[in-house]
Amino acid sequence: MNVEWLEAFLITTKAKSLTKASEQLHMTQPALSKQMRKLEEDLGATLFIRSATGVELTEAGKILFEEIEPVLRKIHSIRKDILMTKGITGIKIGTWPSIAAFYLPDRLAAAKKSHKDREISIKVSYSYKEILRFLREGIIDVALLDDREIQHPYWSKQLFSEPFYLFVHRQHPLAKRDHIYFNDVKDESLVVLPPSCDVRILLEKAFKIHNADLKISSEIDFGQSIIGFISANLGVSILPEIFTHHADQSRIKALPIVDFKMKRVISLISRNPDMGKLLLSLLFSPY
Amino acid sequence: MNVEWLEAFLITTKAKSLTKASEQLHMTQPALSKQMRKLEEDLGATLFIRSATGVELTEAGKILFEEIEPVLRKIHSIRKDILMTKGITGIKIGTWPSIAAFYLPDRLAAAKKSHKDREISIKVSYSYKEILRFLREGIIDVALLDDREIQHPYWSKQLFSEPFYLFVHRQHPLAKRDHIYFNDVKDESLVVLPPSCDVRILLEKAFKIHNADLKISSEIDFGQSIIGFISANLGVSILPEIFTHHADQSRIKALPIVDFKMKRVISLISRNPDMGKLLLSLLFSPY
DNA sequence: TAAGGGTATAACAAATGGTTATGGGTGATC
DNA sequence: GATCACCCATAACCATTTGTTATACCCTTA
Repeated sequence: MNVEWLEAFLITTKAKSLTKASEQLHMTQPALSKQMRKLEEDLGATLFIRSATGVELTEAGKILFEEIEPVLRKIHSIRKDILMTKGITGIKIGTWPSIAAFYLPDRLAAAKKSHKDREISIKVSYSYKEILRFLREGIIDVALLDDREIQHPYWSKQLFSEPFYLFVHRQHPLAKRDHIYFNDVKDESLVVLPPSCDVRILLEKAFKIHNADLKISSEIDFGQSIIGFISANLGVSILPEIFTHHADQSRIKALPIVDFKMKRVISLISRNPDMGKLLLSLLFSPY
Repeated sequence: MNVEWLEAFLITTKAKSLTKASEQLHMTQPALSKQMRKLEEDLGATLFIRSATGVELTEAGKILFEEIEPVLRKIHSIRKDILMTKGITGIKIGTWPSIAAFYLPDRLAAAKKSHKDREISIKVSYSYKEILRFLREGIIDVALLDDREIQHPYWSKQLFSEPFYLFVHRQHPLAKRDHIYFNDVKDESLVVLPPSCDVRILLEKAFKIHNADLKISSEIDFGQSIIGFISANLGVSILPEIFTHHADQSRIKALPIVDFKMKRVISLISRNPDMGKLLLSLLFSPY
């Protein structure tokens, strides 16, 4: 029996769907389907009732669901304790501004509670290349970025992926809608981040895929300011989901673009695999 | 991370040796070596200090050793609870006399404590073929025997393997030794079990491998009587280890035959895999 | 110095775990 | 009531993993 199967089982049960769970787990639906069959085979019992609308638990599945979470939690804490013996301290993280400003602080706050001792510092840069150089030169120990298109020799693990939204002021005509299609925005002029920025690069790639031209109304240095720009009704923008959590809901609306398949993927990249695993444990584990 | 790796880690730690543990686990030493490396890689820490005399735990290994057993116990109990939902009752076991007399009673007693409800009955026969026929015809649900040389379509899992010993009366000349070699006994006349019996068959095979002739002094129907025979100083015999636990230590001595490689292997064979797994859980699990 | 017990490594076969492509239900929508 | 969107299963395929046997090398001991 594989511990990953059990983790996947928990996710699947909560999502009530193999397809949705497989996205959360960064794998395809058939792969997850196979894993759950393996788990059922291993336990000698059917865990899910599968239907065209999703999956629900059998009696056996309910037993597993109720009992397994503390087990996984315990395994996780053992993992952490073992990594702690390595005496790793003073981890230096390099990442993009949006991650540093919107994502890391909460994680750090949660981890600090249990591990005051271990100081973590953050170095911020817009550009891939610079962050990777920092990593290579030992200025940082780990990087958080989208490394799908980058060749590198380091240990790496996907953390999450986020869809893009159209950010508009509440008074903008599109703000009445609750979702939009790419056609609704492809001819709008957008406020964008600098050319070296990951979000900008992904946006340009997405427009190319959709055979559209990215029209730029203004270019702004940092994510936080772009939000200020939109909330002053000076333009609209397409940004990753994380920006929604830090935008003023009363003035800004974020609209899902249903047929916009491009996602931003954030991975943890570490020169030293042990340090990567420790950080994963301390900051990014769901347990 | 694989749950089997963790179980193997426990066994290895207790055995202080990959080689010895690999025997207990019914696998080869390189296979176990690989598993332990995988576990170390997964955890990001070295667990064992390997030397020419065996293995011992590192600090990280000690943490794992101290913490993991209850986790495995819990997983095991969940497994059992899940199998119990299938409402399997009245399991009928078929096996050889020695297993039925010396091995099963203890196991059943231990299991009965927690599971009074589930009655288990036992059918005994000397011969493979008859036991397999019982299985085929549904007279029994599971069989306990050595199925290494048998082709069958059923679910099967090795339970244990036992070496053979020379059983002699305390007054026998060899009783002064604490171990012997095959050469010391190959010309002795032995008391043996009937020709259809598994122990007899293995014994004949072993003598053939060692290029010796099996000389028979008498043939006796059942294991328990053979022990009585020896304790009356009426002969010597070669029998599997389990007979030592039920022989009168003050009158009988069991001598390891160091260069006698033949072993008796007992597997659990079940028509219905779920029932096999349940029985494994209830009766034969180390947890 | 040779033997015996211990682990590691190489080479290979079988099983596993992932991918894409595709098919068949089911429920919502026009 | 046809069609679309969504969900799960399966097939075919490839890469990785996990087992096997054979062998090497190290250390302890006789």
